[in-house]
Amino acid sequence: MNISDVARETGLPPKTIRYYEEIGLIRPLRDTNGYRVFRQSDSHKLAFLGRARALGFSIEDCRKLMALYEDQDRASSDVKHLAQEHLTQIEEKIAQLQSMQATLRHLVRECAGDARPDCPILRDLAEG
Amino acid sequence: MNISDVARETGLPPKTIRYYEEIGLIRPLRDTNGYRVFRQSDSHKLAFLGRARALGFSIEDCRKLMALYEDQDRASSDVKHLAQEHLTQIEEKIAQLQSMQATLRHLVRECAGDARPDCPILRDLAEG
DNA sequence: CTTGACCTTACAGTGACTGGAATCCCTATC
DNA sequence: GATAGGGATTCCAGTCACTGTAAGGTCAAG
Repeated sequence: MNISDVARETGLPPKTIRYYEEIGLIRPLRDTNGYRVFRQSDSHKLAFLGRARALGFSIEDCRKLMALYEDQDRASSDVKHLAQEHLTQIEEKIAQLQSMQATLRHLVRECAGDARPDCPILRDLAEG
Repeated sequence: MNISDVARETGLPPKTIRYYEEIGLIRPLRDTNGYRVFRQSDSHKLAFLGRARALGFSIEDCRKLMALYEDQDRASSDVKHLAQEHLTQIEEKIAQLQSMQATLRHLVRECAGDARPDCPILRDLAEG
């Protein structure tokens, strides 16, 4: 498979696939012309990475998850621990965004949004 | 005021304050020794920026908000429009994170988290 | 006169790509 | 055989909003 084939298969852009090779997440073979040659196992790994990224795992977490995936002797506790930590971070991020959302919603509701200069949003930013 | 004074006043790190000058958000004066000299108005602007950033506005949005703040003839509709767009983006981000959260919660709950290698988290990542 | 706290600039690094330029390869057609 | 196209390659720069570090200048106290 060439890069565009595996890009179609995995839904990842060719640029991203090249980047993943550059940082050592995958190691596709090379044809005599220098083209990357992707085995089914490479495509499989890329799909794995794509799903992990879609769940918000960092690249370094993805690297660890891949290593665990390939380690037949892993303990599921290691995987769970990683996922739990990530989940906690997501929940913190949600809480933070919800706090912004609440403030913004309130301010937007208060603002007349007409041609006059008076604005509670700017007042809030100016005075805290 | 020197940079550390205004840093204390605004809660922004000196590094960030220098950066904000570099990108033209503030224009403090300079003493003969080259030190930045912050007027009360600079400190006020920085506090404004800090609050806008805390609400998640991008630097470019902050620049626009500052310009609107300083424009006596602004229309509050312009401010409201900016805030509304930002709010929408925050809500999209929250929805995206909540979707990740739901999946991760489910997977974490399913995973035994013991010494055995069997793991629904990895299975999900591998098979989709 | 030295110490130590403060200030300055300039440059590199972060995360995870993304865009663009220059060049090479392969296949098909004229 | 020349050429046109679509795809592949590498390398470099840019994104966003800082943050870290190094090398040096300034100031007040002792």
